[in-house]
Amino acid sequence: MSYIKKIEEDLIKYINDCGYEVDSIDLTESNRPDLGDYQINDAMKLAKTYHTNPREIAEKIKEKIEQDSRFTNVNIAGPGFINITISDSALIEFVNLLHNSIDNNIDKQEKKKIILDYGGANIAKTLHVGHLRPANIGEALKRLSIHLGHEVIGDVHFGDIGRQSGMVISEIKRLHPELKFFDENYEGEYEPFTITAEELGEIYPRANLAAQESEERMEEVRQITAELEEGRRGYVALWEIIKETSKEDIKKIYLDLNTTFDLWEGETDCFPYIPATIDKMKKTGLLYESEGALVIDVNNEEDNKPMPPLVVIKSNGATLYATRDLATIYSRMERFNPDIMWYVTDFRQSLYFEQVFRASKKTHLVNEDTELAHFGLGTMNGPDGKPFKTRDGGVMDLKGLIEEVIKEAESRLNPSITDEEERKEISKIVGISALKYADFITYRGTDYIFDPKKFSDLNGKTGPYLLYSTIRMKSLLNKNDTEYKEYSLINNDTDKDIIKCLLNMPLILNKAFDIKSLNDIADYIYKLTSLYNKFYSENRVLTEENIELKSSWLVLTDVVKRTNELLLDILGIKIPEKM
RNA sequence: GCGCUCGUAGCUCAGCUGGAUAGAGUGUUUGGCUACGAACCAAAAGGUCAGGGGUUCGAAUCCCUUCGGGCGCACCA
Repeated sequence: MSYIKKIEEDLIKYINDCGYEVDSIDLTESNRPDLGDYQINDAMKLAKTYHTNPREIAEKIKEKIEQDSRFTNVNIAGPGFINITISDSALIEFVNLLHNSIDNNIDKQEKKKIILDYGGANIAKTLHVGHLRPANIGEALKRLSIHLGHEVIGDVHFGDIGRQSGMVISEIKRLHPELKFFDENYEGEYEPFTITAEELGEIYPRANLAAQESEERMEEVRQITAELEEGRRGYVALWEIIKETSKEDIKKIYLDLNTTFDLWEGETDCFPYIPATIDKMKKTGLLYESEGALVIDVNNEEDNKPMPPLVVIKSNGATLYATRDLATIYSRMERFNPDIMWYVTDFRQSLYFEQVFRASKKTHLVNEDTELAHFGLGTMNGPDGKPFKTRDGGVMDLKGLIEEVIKEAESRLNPSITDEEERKEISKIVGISALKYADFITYRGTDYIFDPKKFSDLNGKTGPYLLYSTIRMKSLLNKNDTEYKEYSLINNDTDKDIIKCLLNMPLILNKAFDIKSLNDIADYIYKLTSLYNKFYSENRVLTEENIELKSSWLVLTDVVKRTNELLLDILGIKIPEKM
């Protein structure tokens, strides 16, 4: 158990000892640092339930707390705020605990098996800047959950079927009408055909534009899409080639972003499970025909908003998005039997997911207690404040953005790094850190304006700032030749602020996990790092003559460094050796 | 029409399960390298928390309302 958690539990005990029933405590960092490190706000709340004077309650609690040597200067202010200060000896004990193991600052949770769906890439289209969020946030959520003790299976869940496929095939048919893939009567082997990712990137936008402008072309696309799904030989063969090319390209970008998946599956991988899924759903008797389609009602009595029925099978007998998501849920239960399934996608899909989740529960595709949840992401808006289109050609693709920020990072690299390969590798890590951190710093659900300049910024509250500072800590420790085993001396307020900041880490991690957003962690690591940088500019560690002080400073540096390494790892941000 | 969501410093955003004096970065102005790595540190200026009303010891936070953005509402994904 973390040090702060232990403090919380003991404080709850003290309050209970005073005769007030509480099972949690409202302990927060003080808004009035002049009065204490933390404030306890419960006296005012208890006053309401017990109809007593809050200051009287606070007084009783204060007497209890004062007897604990970890706290000093316990005082009551205003209507009944209890302010407490952590004693120096407690802070020293805490630092040594961390020096022993950083894991002492993480509260493990009861282990759950979680399937996390956070890819959303489509085979037919190149990744654009809108794909950054689900990749970054999903990956970090996975890492955070694992650190907190859970088992997580990440699934990219490619879009690899549907109208987009027809679009691409129709365009290739125009570019290379001579190919045998388009000859319905051809029965031989298909000649090898290759297409680059770059070419592929231009094909979809062009086809889409043409189909928007011409109904004739759109009809052709529908036709091709239908024939592809029915298994027309030439189309399937061509589509397989496109899929492989595109998949490899997408994998490479995800890898650059330090985003990895345990399952590299697509929508088509659930096809074998569709009949069984529909069968199971039908057995509940809840599916019925409406306007030719097979649908299910998902509204509840207590709903105050309209919840339209969910179409499970189209009126022409074909499958659609929902069919494939339901079958995927079914297959995941069959194959992995998870406790939880989480989806990280644009929040505009939240109504849809609610429908799918209810349908899954009602038809027993999942267990009664299986947790299904969708965590919506805010929309990425253009400079005009409106969501930018993903279907016209004008959206900045992700690869371009990554290249731009890497170039910027390269230009700032230490000139003493001369090896070309090394420079390339480092600037990639630094550039990506800027992109990822800029993405984390805003709350998950907030709509935000995408500004390439902000995402490639390298100064101030950015990824590179964190990397630079952490490398500087490492560098200091590497140059040191004094042994440091114990933290024993708090020099001044800056040292103390760092320790108090470290103390709060478990609360930050738990909150991030609860709300499924990384912005608190991103903010916290900046706060810790900038406190350390202040310390760094105020003191000269390596030339300090007081050995006790010097080794205490070294321990503190080491503990902050390891905390940064841990938190950056959770965020999926790599740290180079130098930059 | 029904439902959801947002409006906080010049800009981009935190803070929202009610807590004391609303924060950060950036931009602007200014100071700090013969230095453990200056992608750094320090300081100043910058606010009617969209407007109005209510709830209470206490409201940026909860409720109502007006104005202004954005999103969703069965065979797209």
